Amino acid sequence: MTIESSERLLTPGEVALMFRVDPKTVTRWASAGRIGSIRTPGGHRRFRESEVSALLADLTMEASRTSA
Amino acid sequence: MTIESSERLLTPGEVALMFRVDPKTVTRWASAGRIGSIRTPGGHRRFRESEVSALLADLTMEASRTSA
DNA sequence: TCCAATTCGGGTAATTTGGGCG
DNA sequence: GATGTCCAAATTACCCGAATTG
Repeated sequence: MTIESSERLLTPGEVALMFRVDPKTVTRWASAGRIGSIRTPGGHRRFRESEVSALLADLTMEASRTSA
Repeated sequence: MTIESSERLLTPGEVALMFRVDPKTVTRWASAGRIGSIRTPGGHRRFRESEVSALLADLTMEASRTSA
């Protein structure tokens, strides 16, 4: 194997754990276009780790700003 | 020339990394005819890099859905 | 030929999907 | 409008031993 995985992909369950929400909610975010998603040929969603992390960091930043 | 240098072949493990799935799943895609596969004399599957990339690109959309 | 890693096969859990409800 | 939960069906993940790969 000599493939360079330029972008890590996350499963709905993994993203759900990161945000502490139900996987169904992550699915809704994808359907609403709030998060870009890749579908496997079987129809399951995969999310870009960079995009998810950025969004998470964004929300975290807003939270601290609000609470401050 | 008879040998096409663009005829790069990928192993099930490499394709699995690209889609963030189990190599076994890639095998199922091949068996189901979702992806074209080539068999080695020993029975192992190989996938065309161009075909896999195209498939991945097709399923990668919906990242920028803002206007309708 | 030997060896480490991968990929066969099958079989069985776990996850994901989609719709509808509160 | 946004989440979480229930349901059935589909897809995917992990288990094994044996074979292929390089």
